[in-house]
Amino acid sequence: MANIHDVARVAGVSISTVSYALSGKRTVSEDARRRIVDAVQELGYLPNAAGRMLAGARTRILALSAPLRVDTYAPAHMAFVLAVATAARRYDYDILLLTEDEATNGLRRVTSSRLVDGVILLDVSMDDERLALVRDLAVPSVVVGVPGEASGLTCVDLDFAAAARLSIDQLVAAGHRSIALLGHPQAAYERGSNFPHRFRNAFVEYASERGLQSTFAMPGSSDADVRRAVDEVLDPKAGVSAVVMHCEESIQSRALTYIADSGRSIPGDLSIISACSSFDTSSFHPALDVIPLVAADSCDRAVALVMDALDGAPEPHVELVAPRYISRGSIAEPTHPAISALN
Amino acid sequence: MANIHDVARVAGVSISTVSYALSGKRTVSEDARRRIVDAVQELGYLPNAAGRMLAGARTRILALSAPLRVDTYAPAHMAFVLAVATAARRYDYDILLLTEDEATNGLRRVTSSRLVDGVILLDVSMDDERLALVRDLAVPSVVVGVPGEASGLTCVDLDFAAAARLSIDQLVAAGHRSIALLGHPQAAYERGSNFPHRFRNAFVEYASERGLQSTFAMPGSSDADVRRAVDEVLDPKAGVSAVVMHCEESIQSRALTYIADSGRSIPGDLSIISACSSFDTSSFHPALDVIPLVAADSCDRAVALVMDALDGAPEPHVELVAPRYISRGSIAEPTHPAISALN
DNA sequence: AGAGTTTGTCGAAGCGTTTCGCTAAACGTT
DNA sequence: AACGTTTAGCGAAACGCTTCGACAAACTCT
Repeated sequence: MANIHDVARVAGVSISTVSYALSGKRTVSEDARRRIVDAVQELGYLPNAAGRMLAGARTRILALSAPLRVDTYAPAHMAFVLAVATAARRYDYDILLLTEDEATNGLRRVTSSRLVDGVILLDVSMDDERLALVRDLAVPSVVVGVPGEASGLTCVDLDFAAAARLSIDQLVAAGHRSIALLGHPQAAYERGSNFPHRFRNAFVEYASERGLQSTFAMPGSSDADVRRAVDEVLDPKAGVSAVVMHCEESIQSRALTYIADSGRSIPGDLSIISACSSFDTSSFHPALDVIPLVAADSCDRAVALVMDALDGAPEPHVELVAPRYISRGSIAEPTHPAISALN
Repeated sequence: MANIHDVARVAGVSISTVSYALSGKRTVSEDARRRIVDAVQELGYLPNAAGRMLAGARTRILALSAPLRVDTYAPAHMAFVLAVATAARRYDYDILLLTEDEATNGLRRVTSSRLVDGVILLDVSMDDERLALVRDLAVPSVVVGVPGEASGLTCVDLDFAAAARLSIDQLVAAGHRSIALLGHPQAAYERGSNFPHRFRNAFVEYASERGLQSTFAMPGSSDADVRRAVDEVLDPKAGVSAVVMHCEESIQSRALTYIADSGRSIPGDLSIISACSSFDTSSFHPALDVIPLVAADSCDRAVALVMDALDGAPEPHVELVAPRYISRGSIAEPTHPAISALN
């Protein structure tokens, strides 16, 4: 394997000139530069990673802490891992994947041994064991998601509260006065991440602020559970004319099937919005209006923030990504104005 | 951050003694060893990764090439990534995750720059662009899965053909004479990996070898498609009394629901085996007999083979993991001996 | 007691880069 | 012509570790 000395010899210059020619950190005559580039080409030279790490201060590697919990929803998780890797490559960075149960140890190891320049944390729960460590880590770190206590951390996430308000605004604009939220299973609210809370709380609050009737249900994940939750939410007495679904794909899919089976048409009889969904809602029948949860949005920012922190140390802060609304025709004016809406 | 010089100073020895004490490659007096260990503890010393890489020949990093295709089944994919990472950690190795579209470039980059000691390839298709590169790579590489042409490669995979035969043996032992295979969607056979072929071909061949009647269907993934395929396979004229399912979770789940809805009991009216499934079939209703596809089995071996190759260069070869059968009561004797079975 | 062996330790070279400081040549100014 | 300035290039140090060879000191033999 060719090294920088070989390149220097072939090009007839010193190794420092090679280094400067390749990094561009000092000017090199056009003539020398060409000979160096040719030599690199000819020898198939690629700088030795360890040498660079040791001499330069950078390793060009980012640690990605992505522990797998029992209740991890694989497709979404994978989308985020992929998005981080893709974003990192744009800065010529590679990703070291940490999945160990004891994520803390892995983080300590790779940061203390200076294997990585920075750290990105995925899938943080409300009180994550990794956070204490990350708060006083020597290297920059960014959390994708917002934990219960975010002080001293840099976090990036979709603005779930704004997404809740956006979904309500859309329904209000269409004339709905009584709406429902079909949320995650109860377990998701009790432990795990806090985005279910952020969405639900903003939903309930903003609905009342805008003078709407709102109901909320947490379905289990079995088919029967989902049906029960849909029935609960669509109880005729409440006169609900629109449902916002903030839950996993399988639940949304089951709910849609049940709603179709029970003879209600969308958006004729019922308007539906799929909120903060990381999966493709355009292949549902019918396709659903959606406020997408785009992994790349958060992950691009997270990687960018680590890069910023590598030169200059910005203050820890929370950065929320604005939600956007994609219309696919699953909401319409309510046809049967509900009784409650007349109050 | 403390380095080896600091440790040497605190312990009152030279840096080479520290190195030998920590690596154990030369004997060090018990007295010195204790002082060194204490110093390491006190300073929180962890060897600098770049220094080790440069001096030693090892980087202690493995590249994991896990490109995401459109049709990748996320849960299984994630299980394999996790299994490789976990296996690598047992050898004190970390995983560099390569997901780029052009996986070849990533592999070339990390191997030529000596960032990684070895490579593991996941999810190889029949004619994978990565294989050509991997065949003459400077570092050891192991493929999880078996591509169309495996010469010059080291591959590890579940023995799908043996799994097909094992499922047939189980059914024959229970008295079945006419069986069906519910396979993957047609697209999976036309492109992508070749394990669907290996399973199907062995199934058909071995069924005829044992004198059985066998049918085969490739359902689409929609609910209607699955029902159609189940109907096709359970056509009364064929008298099928047992079904082996070698397909994704969603298809198996849909098939089970449909079979239950159409009033057939398992295993009373129909015996079922779930073959080479990476998901949990014990939470199905009813729980299914399964020949599990255990990610850890293949990945442990794959990592072990890379480690072996790092000292001494073993011949490229294909290593198949023997399938095992887990009984959960979803097969029984056929109650209504089929007409075709009397032929 | 002297020769040979083992044990514990150390200094120094080397891994492949980056980067600092220096120099010499070429250039522009007065 | 004498002076600064820029440009292009080089040598050497530094990064933090591993490992080779050397060498005393402590043992083991006869």
